[in-house]
Amino acid sequence: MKIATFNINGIKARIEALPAWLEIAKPDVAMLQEIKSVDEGFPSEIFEDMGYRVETHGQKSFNGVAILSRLPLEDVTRGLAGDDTDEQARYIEATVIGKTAVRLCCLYLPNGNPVPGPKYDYKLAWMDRLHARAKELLVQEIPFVMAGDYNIIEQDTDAAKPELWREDALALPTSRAAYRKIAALGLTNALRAKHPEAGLYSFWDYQAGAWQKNNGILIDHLLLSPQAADLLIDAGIDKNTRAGDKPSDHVPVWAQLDA
DNA sequence: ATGGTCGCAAGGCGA
Repeated sequence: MKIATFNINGIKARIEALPAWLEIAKPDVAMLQEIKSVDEGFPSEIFEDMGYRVETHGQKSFNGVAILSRLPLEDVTRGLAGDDTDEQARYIEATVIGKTAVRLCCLYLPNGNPVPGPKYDYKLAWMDRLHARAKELLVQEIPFVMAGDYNIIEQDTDAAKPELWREDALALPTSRAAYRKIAALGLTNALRAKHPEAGLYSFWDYQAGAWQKNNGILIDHLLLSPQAADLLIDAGIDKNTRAGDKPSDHVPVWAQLDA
């Protein structure tokens, strides 16, 4: 089972590039972030015609997540528990039925800038809620994959120019500590497990020629429960999608599981 | 330090 995460930065703008990538990469599951669309506005038919089931959790203009799957999906839940007043569409879960059932958690973690301020407070509170959800799932001792745009530069080697991010919500020590608290529950980063080398990135800003200069950062991850990590076969980044026509500023990251 | 580029949606916010 090949599972990918991809921040597409707007489904309307990616109406050609997303199907093109699916045709080439052929993931069984694609967890999408920043669809920037309400559920009714998501062009599900395009993907259903390609053999994918489509589950969205959208909102107008901003945020929004979705799961595309060529395998059956069950028990879809929308939103991250822990704050009934949170109206931002950043989280969706579903169970994919392959050889083995795998719980999928698709997340778009808040950016958090500017710091300090309410947006940064929201980011840290959201991470506390994600930590609580990870703990709940770990108790179940099932294969699960928590994947998406974490908006965290975990370590300096995950940025081409770490000095530019020192005061940023993506790289502050408090941000990194909150991320590591989640990972330290016992989750395995699929890409790092298979590609420990530095200099792999998943995002290049549209501005200032970041792509041409390879001024990137690694912020998109698939974190695996112990039961999922036992099934890990391979992982990678589809870097070349950034060089295509009308690309997202993120590229897909994927993991192959024996599931 | 500033401005640089996109997406959504139709002006300004978010990244």
